[in-house]
Amino acid sequence: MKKLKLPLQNTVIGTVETKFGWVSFAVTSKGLRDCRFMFPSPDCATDEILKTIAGKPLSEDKNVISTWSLMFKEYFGGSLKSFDKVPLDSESWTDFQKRVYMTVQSIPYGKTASYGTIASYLGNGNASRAVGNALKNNPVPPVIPCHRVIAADKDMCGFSATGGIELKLKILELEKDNL
DNA sequence: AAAACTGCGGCAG
DNA sequence: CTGCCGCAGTTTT
Repeated sequence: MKKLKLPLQNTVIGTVETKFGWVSFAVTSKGLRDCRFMFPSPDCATDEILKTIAGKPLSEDKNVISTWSLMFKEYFGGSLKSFDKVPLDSESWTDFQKRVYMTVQSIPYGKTASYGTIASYLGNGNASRAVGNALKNNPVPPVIPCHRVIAADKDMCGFSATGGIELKLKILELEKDNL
Protein backbone atom coordinates (compact mmCIF):
# COMPACT_ATOMS: atom_id res chain seq x y z
CA MET A 1 0.00 0.00 0.00
CA LYS A 2 1.44 3.24 -1.14
CA LYS A 3 0.81 6.42 0.67
CA LEU A 4 0.45 9.59 -1.28
CA LYS A 5 2.38 12.64 -0.50
CA LEU A 6 0.37 15.71 0.20
CA PRO A 7 0.86 18.16 -2.61
CA LEU A 8 1.10 21.20 -0.43
CA GLN A 9 1.89 21.79 3.13
CA ASN A 10 0.73 25.19 4.16
CA THR A 11 2.26 26.56 7.26
CA VAL A 12 0.45 28.50 9.92
CA ILE A 13 2.37 30.77 12.21
CA GLY A 14 1.31 32.42 15.41
CA THR A 15 2.68 34.41 18.32
CA VAL A 16 1.46 34.78 21.85
CA GLU A 17 2.59 36.55 24.99
CA THR A 18 3.46 34.35 27.95
CA LYS A 19 5.26 34.53 31.25
CA PHE A 20 8.35 33.40 29.34
CA GLY A 21 8.25 36.17 26.81
CA TRP A 22 6.68 36.19 23.41
CA VAL A 23 6.36 32.77 21.87
CA SER A 24 6.20 32.09 18.18
CA PHE A 25 5.38 28.84 16.48
CA ALA A 26 4.85 27.26 13.08
CA VAL A 27 2.34 24.52 12.37
CA THR A 28 1.95 22.43 9.25
CA SER A 29 -0.76 19.98 8.31
CA LYS A 30 1.19 17.34 10.20
CA GLY A 31 1.45 19.30 13.40
CA LEU A 32 3.75 21.64 15.24
CA ARG A 33 7.00 22.05 13.39
CA ASP A 34 8.90 24.81 15.15
CA CYS A 35 8.59 26.83 18.28
CA ARG A 36 10.71 29.51 19.96
CA PHE A 37 10.22 31.62 23.01
CA MET A 38 11.65 34.34 25.27
CA PHE A 39 11.27 37.06 22.69
CA PRO A 40 10.92 40.64 23.97
CA SER A 41 8.34 41.64 21.39
CA PRO A 42 5.87 40.10 18.97
CA ASP A 43 7.87 41.45 16.05
CA CYS A 44 11.00 39.68 17.17
CA ALA A 45 9.05 36.50 17.65
CA THR A 46 7.52 36.67 14.21
CA ASP A 47 10.82 37.43 12.51
CA GLU A 48 12.49 34.44 14.06
CA ILE A 49 9.79 31.97 13.24
CA LEU A 50 9.63 33.19 9.67
CA LYS A 51 13.24 32.20 9.26
CA THR A 52 12.41 28.62 10.09
CA ILE A 53 9.79 28.28 7.40
CA ALA A 54 11.59 30.06 4.62
CA GLY A 55 9.99 29.41 1.30
CA LYS A 56 6.98 27.58 2.59
CA PRO A 57 3.54 28.91 1.74
CA LEU A 58 1.68 30.53 4.57
CA SER A 59 -1.92 30.12 5.49
CA GLU A 60 -4.22 31.29 8.22
CA ASP A 61 -6.14 29.00 10.45
CA LYS A 62 -7.53 30.84 13.42
CA ASN A 63 -8.46 27.64 15.08
CA VAL A 64 -4.95 26.23 14.98
CA ILE A 65 -3.46 29.52 16.07
CA SER A 66 -5.71 29.96 19.07
CA THR A 67 -5.41 26.36 20.16
CA TRP A 68 -1.63 26.48 20.25
CA SER A 69 -1.52 29.96 21.68
CA LEU A 70 -3.64 28.88 24.56
CA MET A 71 -1.49 25.83 25.21
CA PHE A 72 1.69 27.89 25.40
CA LYS A 73 0.08 30.50 27.57
CA GLU A 74 -1.14 27.83 29.96
CA TYR A 75 2.08 25.87 30.01
CA PHE A 76 4.21 28.88 30.81
CA GLY A 77 1.61 30.01 33.29
CA GLY A 78 1.92 26.71 35.09
CA SER A 79 -1.53 25.29 34.51
CA LEU A 80 -0.83 23.02 31.56
CA LYS A 81 1.29 20.07 32.58
CA SER A 82 1.33 17.84 29.57
CA PHE A 83 1.80 18.19 25.83
CA ASP A 84 1.02 14.54 25.32
CA LYS A 85 -0.81 13.48 22.22
CA VAL A 86 -0.25 16.77 20.56
CA PRO A 87 0.57 16.48 16.86
CA LEU A 88 4.15 17.21 15.89
CA ASP A 89 5.53 17.50 12.40
CA SER A 90 8.45 15.09 12.56
CA GLU A 91 9.13 15.15 8.85
CA SER A 92 12.62 16.58 9.13
CA TRP A 93 13.76 14.46 12.05
CA THR A 94 16.23 11.61 11.79
CA ASP A 95 15.28 8.22 13.18
CA PHE A 96 17.55 8.78 16.12
CA GLN A 97 15.97 12.12 16.87
CA LYS A 98 12.54 10.57 16.77
CA ARG A 99 13.55 7.97 19.30
CA VAL A 100 15.23 10.50 21.57
CA TYR A 101 12.36 12.95 21.44
CA MET A 102 9.83 10.22 22.07
CA THR A 103 11.70 9.09 25.14
CA VAL A 104 12.24 12.57 26.45
CA GLN A 105 8.55 13.24 26.13
CA SER A 106 7.90 10.45 28.56
CA ILE A 107 9.76 12.19 31.36
CA PRO A 108 7.02 13.32 33.73
CA TYR A 109 6.29 16.97 34.46
CA GLY A 110 8.68 18.33 37.06
CA LYS A 111 11.05 15.34 36.87
CA THR A 112 14.46 15.05 35.29
CA ALA A 113 16.64 12.42 33.67
CA SER A 114 20.27 12.37 32.57
CA TYR A 115 21.54 12.19 29.01
CA GLY A 116 23.04 8.82 29.84
CA THR A 117 19.77 7.48 31.16
CA ILE A 118 18.02 8.39 27.96
CA ALA A 119 20.84 6.80 26.00
CA SER A 120 20.66 3.48 27.79
CA TYR A 121 16.94 3.51 27.50
CA LEU A 122 17.45 3.67 23.76
CA GLY A 123 19.72 0.66 23.91
CA ASN A 124 23.17 2.21 23.88
CA GLY A 125 24.44 3.69 27.10
CA ASN A 126 27.37 5.23 25.27
CA ALA A 127 25.21 7.46 23.17
CA SER A 128 24.74 10.09 25.83
CA ARG A 129 26.60 12.62 23.86
CA ALA A 130 24.55 11.94 20.80
CA VAL A 131 21.45 12.44 22.89
CA GLY A 132 22.70 15.86 23.88
CA ASN A 133 23.39 16.60 20.28
CA ALA A 134 19.86 15.66 19.33
CA LEU A 135 18.33 17.72 22.10
CA LYS A 136 20.32 20.71 21.08
CA ASN A 137 18.39 20.62 17.86
CA ASN A 138 15.04 20.29 19.54
CA PRO A 139 12.76 22.20 17.19
CA VAL A 140 9.86 22.44 19.61
CA PRO A 141 10.80 23.30 23.15
CA PRO A 142 9.11 23.04 25.60
CA VAL A 143 6.74 20.56 23.96
CA ILE A 144 9.61 18.13 23.83
CA PRO A 145 10.84 18.84 27.35
CA CYS A 146 14.57 18.92 26.74
CA HIS A 147 14.90 21.09 29.84
CA ARG A 148 14.19 17.97 31.91
CA VAL A 149 17.37 16.32 30.68
CA ILE A 150 20.39 17.14 32.81
CA ALA A 151 23.96 15.91 33.24
CA ALA A 152 24.69 12.80 35.25
CA ASP A 153 26.82 14.09 38.12
CA LYS A 154 26.71 17.82 37.77
CA ASP A 155 23.25 19.22 37.99
CA MET A 156 23.23 21.27 34.88
CA CYS A 157 24.68 21.68 31.50
CA GLY A 158 23.86 23.59 28.42
CA PHE A 159 20.68 24.85 26.99
CA SER A 160 20.88 26.34 23.57
CA ALA A 161 17.76 28.48 23.55
CA THR A 162 18.16 32.15 24.35
CA GLY A 163 18.65 32.38 28.07
CA GLY A 164 20.83 29.31 28.39
CA ILE A 165 21.16 27.38 31.59
CA GLU A 166 19.42 30.04 33.62
CA LEU A 167 16.36 29.64 31.49
CA LYS A 168 16.53 25.90 31.82
CA LEU A 169 16.51 26.29 35.58
CA LYS A 170 13.64 28.71 35.46
CA ILE A 171 11.50 26.29 33.51
CA LEU A 172 12.29 23.47 35.91
CA GLU A 173 11.41 25.80 38.74
CA LEU A 174 8.12 26.62 37.11
CA GLU A 175 7.29 22.95 36.86
CA LYS A 176 8.33 22.31 40.40
CA ASP A 177 6.18 25.10 41.73
CA ASN A 178 3.15 23.78 39.94
CA LEU A 179 3.69 20.15 40.66
C1' DA B 1 34.83 9.24 2.83
C1' DA B 2 36.87 11.68 6.52
C1' DA B 3 37.20 15.00 9.88
C1' DA B 4 35.13 18.00 13.04
C1' DC B 5 31.86 19.09 15.63
C1' DT B 6 28.57 18.47 20.19
C1' DG B 7 23.70 20.40 25.94
C1' DC B 8 28.09 13.36 28.04
C1' DG B 9 30.43 10.35 31.22
C1' DG B 10 34.00 8.18 33.51
C1' DC B 11 38.49 7.78 35.02
C1' DA B 12 42.96 9.64 35.55
C1' DG B 13 46.06 13.17 37.81
C1' DC C 1 38.90 20.31 41.37
C1' DT C 2 40.65 20.07 36.06
C1' DG C 3 41.91 17.53 31.93
C1' DC C 4 41.57 13.98 28.64
C1' DC C 5 39.82 10.31 25.96
C1' DG C 6 36.08 7.34 24.09
C1' DC C 7 31.67 7.42 22.67
C1' DA C 8 27.49 7.90 18.68
C1' DG C 9 25.10 10.74 15.54
C1' DT C 10 25.07 14.84 12.67
C1' DT C 11 27.18 18.33 10.00
C1' DT C 12 30.76 20.09 7.34
C1' DT C 13 34.84 19.53 4.29
